[in-house]
Amino acid sequence: MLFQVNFKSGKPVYLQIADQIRHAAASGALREGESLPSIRPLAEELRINRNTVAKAYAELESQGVIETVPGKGCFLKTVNSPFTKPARQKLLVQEIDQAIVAAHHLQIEDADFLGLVKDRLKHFARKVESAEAGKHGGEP
Amino acid sequence: MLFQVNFKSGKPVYLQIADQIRHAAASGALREGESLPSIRPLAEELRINRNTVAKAYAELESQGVIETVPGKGCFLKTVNSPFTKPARQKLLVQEIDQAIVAAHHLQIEDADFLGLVKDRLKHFARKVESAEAGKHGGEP
Amino acid sequence: MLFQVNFKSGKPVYLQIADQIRHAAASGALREGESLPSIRPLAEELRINRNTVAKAYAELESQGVIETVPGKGCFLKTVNSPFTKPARQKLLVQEIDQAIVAAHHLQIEDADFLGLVKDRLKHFARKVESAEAGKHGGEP
Amino acid sequence: MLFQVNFKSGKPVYLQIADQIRHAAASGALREGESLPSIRPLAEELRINRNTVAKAYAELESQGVIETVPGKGCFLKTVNSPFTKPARQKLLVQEIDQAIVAAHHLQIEDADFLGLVKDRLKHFARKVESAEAGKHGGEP
DNA sequence: GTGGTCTAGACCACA
DNA sequence: GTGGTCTAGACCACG
Repeated sequence: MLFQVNFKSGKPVYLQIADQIRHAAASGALREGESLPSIRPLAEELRINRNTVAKAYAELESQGVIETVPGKGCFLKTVNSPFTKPARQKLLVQEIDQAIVAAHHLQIEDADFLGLVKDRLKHFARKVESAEAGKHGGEP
Repeated sequence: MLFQVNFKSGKPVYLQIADQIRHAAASGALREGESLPSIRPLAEELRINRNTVAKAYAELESQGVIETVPGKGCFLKTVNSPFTKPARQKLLVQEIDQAIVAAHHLQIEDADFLGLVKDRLKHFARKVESAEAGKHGGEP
Repeated sequence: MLFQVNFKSGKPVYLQIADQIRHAAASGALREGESLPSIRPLAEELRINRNTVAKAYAELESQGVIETVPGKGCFLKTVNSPFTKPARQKLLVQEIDQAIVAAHHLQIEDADFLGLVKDRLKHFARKVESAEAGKHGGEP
Repeated sequence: MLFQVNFKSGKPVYLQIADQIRHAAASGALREGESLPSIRPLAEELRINRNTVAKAYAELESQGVIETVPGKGCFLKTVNSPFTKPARQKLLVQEIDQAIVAAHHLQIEDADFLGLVKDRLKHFARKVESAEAGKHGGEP
């Protein structure tokens, strides 16, 4: 896992970390049941306070993404959203709208936008695939 | 101009607005000398406090992006360092990736995701269309 | 309202404040709907950080004792516990047990203990009564 | 000795235990030279970590209240500054008031409250009685 | 060693 | 002016 925080973005550091972990989970870089970096070492590596990392992990735990065991560590849970499908779609629409609005502001045509979306979906699919291959080939 | 704020992103609302205007200016969606939405209506549309919009405009004015003429409104001053097309795509890819990661954690398949994206594109196209109609027929 | 915190007691300061407010509400010193001291002035008076007072108030709000209105202030709610009677008795038993254990350790006989309890109940009843009298006599 | 810890009080558990032993020593419930409960059984009874009990004993030893004889156990060293009866009552009144305030917020009437107190006194009396019986008959 | 809590300072949103 | 959030340092409970 490689992490990177941007102090000038205005986005809270703890959310940047949480997003990167979500990203790693979605791209297969982090697999179900695998343990996350411990709070203290990660904080030192990123030159931030322990509590900031702890808050990122707390956020993820409250959302059911990870599980934390005091005295043991934090682990990626198997994804299993507690929401109904319509509720999940509604949440996703917010994210999609944000991207579409950005596209308008950046003067990118709908067709180009759709092309980019498809590109990125393929990009993620390839990453997950290669992570799976690494899993089967690397652990025995 | 289409605006959108996300209260859960952790990024201060006034910065979200300022960024959207900066992006629009740097990609040509807003032209030099063009007028920005007035503070009060924009605040009402976005359901936020007028002071927050005013703060976004103050931020942009202090950076020389816009000019405020008391009693007249706010106008785009200079189109500063327009983004190249690759630069704009890179910014957009960040937003798209965020939506894709969210889709993974919400357990929404790629096909469903693409369907939602197309739906929302149509939704916004209609919105822009009716705004244009209102502009030509109703406001002069 | 008079507040007092003890830094050497080992008990978190924010809990000391919350307890004192609960105490004031139970003894009639603070009446339903009445506003609590604002966070910042109270923090200055007690020479502690704003957040410590804010946490005490947050604790009370989460327990339904007070109501906080951003930008306006914090107000005492009408007591109306959300728990069932058996659940409330169970919670109270914990407090009672703590007092009884202390009595054992302090070598105070059961009879003396019961006498003290009755004394304190009367003491509170008198305080509530005089607060009520002040309410009817002092506001018109 | 009867022990009780309250995880929600905010007061560190090791201090709660140390205080209870100090109170018992200062009021005569524990006599000079008498042995304290062993660390491991006490930790099991209270469902806490052995280190936490050890820390309470270490605190008391550093203050000269008890003496630890490795392999033998812990013993009360000196009865330090015994409390007068009024002082003991004052300490107890704090605990009783806390229970009364809780009763108010839990909307439990004075009569019900007194009933609960009598119930709990009987409960503890039975507990102490059976402990005494066990001591004489089962432990030597 | 692990994660969790309490106190604090600085900044944000809002009336 | 009001309350709320993010980051941080020090201490606690536990394996």
